[in-house]
Amino acid sequence: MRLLYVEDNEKLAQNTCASLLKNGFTVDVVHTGEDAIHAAKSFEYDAIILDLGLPDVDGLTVLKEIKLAKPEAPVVICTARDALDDRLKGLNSGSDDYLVKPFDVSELIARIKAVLRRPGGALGLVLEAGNIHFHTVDRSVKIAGKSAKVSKRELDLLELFMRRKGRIQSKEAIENALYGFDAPPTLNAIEVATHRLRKKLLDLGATSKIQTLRGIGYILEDDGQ
Amino acid sequence: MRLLYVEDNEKLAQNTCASLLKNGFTVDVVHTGEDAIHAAKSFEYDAIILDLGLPDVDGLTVLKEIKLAKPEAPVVICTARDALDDRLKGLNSGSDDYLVKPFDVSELIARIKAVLRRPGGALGLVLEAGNIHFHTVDRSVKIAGKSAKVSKRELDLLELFMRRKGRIQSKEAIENALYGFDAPPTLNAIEVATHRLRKKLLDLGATSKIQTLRGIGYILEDDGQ
DNA sequence: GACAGACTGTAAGCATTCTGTAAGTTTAAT
DNA sequence: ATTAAACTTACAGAATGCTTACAGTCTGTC
Repeated sequence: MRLLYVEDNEKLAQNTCASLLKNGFTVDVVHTGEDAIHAAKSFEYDAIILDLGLPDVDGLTVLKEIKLAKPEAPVVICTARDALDDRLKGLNSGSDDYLVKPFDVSELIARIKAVLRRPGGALGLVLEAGNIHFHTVDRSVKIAGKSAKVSKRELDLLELFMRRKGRIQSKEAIENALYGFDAPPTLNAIEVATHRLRKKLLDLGATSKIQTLRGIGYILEDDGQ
Repeated sequence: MRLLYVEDNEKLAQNTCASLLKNGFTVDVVHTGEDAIHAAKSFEYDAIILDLGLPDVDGLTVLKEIKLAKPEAPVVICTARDALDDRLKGLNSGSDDYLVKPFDVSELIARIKAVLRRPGGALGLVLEAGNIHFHTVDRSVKIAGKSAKVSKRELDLLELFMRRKGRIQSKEAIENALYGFDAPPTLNAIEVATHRLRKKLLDLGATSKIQTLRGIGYILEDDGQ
């Protein structure tokens, strides 16, 4: 996991960098906006940490240039509180998250990881049940290695089952999880939804099945057991 | 792909060299600064790996000479952490990347490849999906071996899809990636853009398709997947 | 400058896909 | 056998995406 760290304060840069390295990141540090832009254009980074208080160029200009060069790389901004303008707060500046100085390194690391986990990010969590794989990052599903086309409702339901694999879900619990408080459907809607999901799983050759426990609820059983 | 490897420690040189050879590089090894400068002047190298801890001449002087002789050859520096001075970190020394000793050979190889991939470098990064080839160096596209004329917006979109091939892209993510901070278009603009890109891909006989996941986003599927 | 041509976003209507409802059928437990 | 629960199917309204036409912008050329 390779990061670009843009920070003009050397002391701070060194300390933070050491922590990042310890946490398994590969880090390139640059101290000026110009170097930052150059580096962003030249290498592939999984995320970029940008301190806005740079000596040579305006921070937001650097941000813009970086986003132009690497639209997909998430950027975490660091800035002093009084420089925190509204565009930044709204995250309308093109950055993906921001951090107010002074901050704790653990906080920075948490933010980076969060950003990397976001849809399209480099870090991902994969739920598994038999030969069904659910990628939480982009919410894509693969069954027996082939990507499966699944509708939104089915996806929600599948995610629920996979997150609670091997545990019983009452229909009420499902209703609660899938539907807001405002739009309570008939319980039959859930029966229909599971029916559709089951059919899809079956058609695509999934080895894990959703079992019915009459009067109690449903359960997704892991392949083996 | 021919490399010049400057390293005075013979043991290390031999080991690293073996790995480089195994990875398909052609490698010339020299052990002194003088030999390095001589070699750099005499032959064409795609990249140069330079250990700064040389016995005869100061490493940065060697670097300077090499850059004078071959300004276009990318140089990757290896150095001990405590010798890592700031010029180096800022990549202002004329080197293109640096590596802190001790390093893993795989890391070195990754850096070399990255450096070679840079604009003007010997290696182009080519994204591939089915019979679609996207050359990141000049952002040109070939489909089924024939170069395709693609407009800027289509190019941006295609690059995004290819960089995240097989991953779902929500329209919001696409909007974020393609449009600046200032000009937020209707989401329909993205629908239209994908429509145009799809049509072009279809007309040109691309084997990879952009699939719609209703309510979720789009995904570029790899040909065979 | 002026013009032609390509490019891109907007808007509107059409087409498709989803999804909950309802009604009838099947299943399982007592 | 009876009954409650769950399954299945068809259907219609809703949501979403596709497509087309159009207009404004930009580009390069004469």
